[in-house]
Amino acid sequence: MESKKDNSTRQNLLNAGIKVFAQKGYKEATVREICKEAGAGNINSINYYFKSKELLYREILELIFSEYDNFDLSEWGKKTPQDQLKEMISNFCKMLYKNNAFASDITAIFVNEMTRPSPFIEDLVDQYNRPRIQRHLKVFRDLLGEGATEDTVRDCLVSVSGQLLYYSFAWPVFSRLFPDYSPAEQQEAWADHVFKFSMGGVSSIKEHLKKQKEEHHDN
Amino acid sequence: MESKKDNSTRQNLLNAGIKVFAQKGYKEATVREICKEAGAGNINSINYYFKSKELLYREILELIFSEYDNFDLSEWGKKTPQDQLKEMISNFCKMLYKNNAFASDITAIFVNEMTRPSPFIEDLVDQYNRPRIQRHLKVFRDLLGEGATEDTVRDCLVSVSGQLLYYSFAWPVFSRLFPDYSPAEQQEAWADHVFKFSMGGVSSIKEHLKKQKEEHHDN
DNA sequence: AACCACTTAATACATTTGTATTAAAACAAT
DNA sequence: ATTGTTTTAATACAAATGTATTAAGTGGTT
Repeated sequence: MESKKDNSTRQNLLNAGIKVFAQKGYKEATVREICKEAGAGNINSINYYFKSKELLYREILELIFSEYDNFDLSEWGKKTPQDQLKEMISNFCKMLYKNNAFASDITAIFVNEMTRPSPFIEDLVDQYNRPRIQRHLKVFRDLLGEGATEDTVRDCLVSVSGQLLYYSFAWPVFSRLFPDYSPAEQQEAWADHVFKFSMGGVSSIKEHLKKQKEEHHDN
Repeated sequence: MESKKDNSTRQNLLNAGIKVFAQKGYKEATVREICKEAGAGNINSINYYFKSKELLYREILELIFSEYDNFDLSEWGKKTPQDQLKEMISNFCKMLYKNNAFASDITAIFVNEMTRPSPFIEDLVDQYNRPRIQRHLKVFRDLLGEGATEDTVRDCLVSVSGQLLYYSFAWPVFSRLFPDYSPAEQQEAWADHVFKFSMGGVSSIKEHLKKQKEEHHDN
């Protein structure tokens, strides 16, 4: 059946941990269930390989964060802000909706950490999210032009991020309200919609800024 | 100190439950902590007044859902779609950011139910969310005009809902990335931004629909 | 004052859960 | 084949938790 001595137990525990933590959350996921899911006969496997349940979870978090958005950014600087926005949205969708599911295990764990962060996440946010946010803010700064304050730049980023994240965390309820919606088929269409909608949104904000500036100029 | 015989213990337990369930989630919230928070000396109070921890939670859910969005809609039909959108956004903000906090206890419980719904929520969604969704869909149907498919209508609603919900569930991480952001002061500004952004977004989508239709007409 | 329903208090208990311990088994190296 | 190391298995155990039980207290009614 299964070839022994391939040191797969550890990997099985990681995979099982991702699955069970995603479904149940950290607290409700039990070591017994994870071990069973991993095919490990004894409940001590986690302590043997990871010292504790907590350290297993920590390792899973690091795994997820490090693999989450490793996209090729070598051409990033050569693109126009508009294309950067398009790619940002596209990558975000690919990232969040991996495995052709809006509510993949990895996304579920992410959402858990968003709403109720574990102590481990601070470093991970600093390491992974912060640089990405800076890169994304610059896109909107460029799109909006000179007149935009940092508050406006941030608001626009939030407007786009909110759209993209919606399905990730609202999926359990949304899917009940719209049972016919099939994420796998709609993924590119959704990215396309978000891009068009957001370009219009940014343009509108830009228009208001200009109008506001003119009024201010009239005084 | 506290006037006896005002039957406040039950109410205290409800309030304490909201607080602790919001902070810890259903599973991690313990009856002992809730009782302590409520000032009830004994840990049996919950079982005495609500039969079980689960039924206390159920009652809290019903309480929250029923009080959540009881806005005056008598003038709703007389408004233009644009004003309806503005009011929808405004109400949503008031609703989500009650108590001048993006992450109020009630919102936290909502987010919990969004991401990991309890068995109770199905009825509550049917009773409260579904009618509201229908009302909101109509706003975008009217804004987009004839050419829009139901998919497009739904996408636009999601685009707006996503923006509005963002802070509710991403707050723990967002606040670390933008520590200077103060929700209480920004609430109206944020609603204003979402309205402008969304009107631009809808216009953009409408434009694309028109262009698409013309191309199709040329064939 | 006496009775009664309602509330609060204190404790007990079965179950679950993470972890520790100890033994058995499998494997590698000499 | 023997020895030593790594892995798996099987229990043990203390802590936590929801609930049940039993007793004590409180307030109102007759």
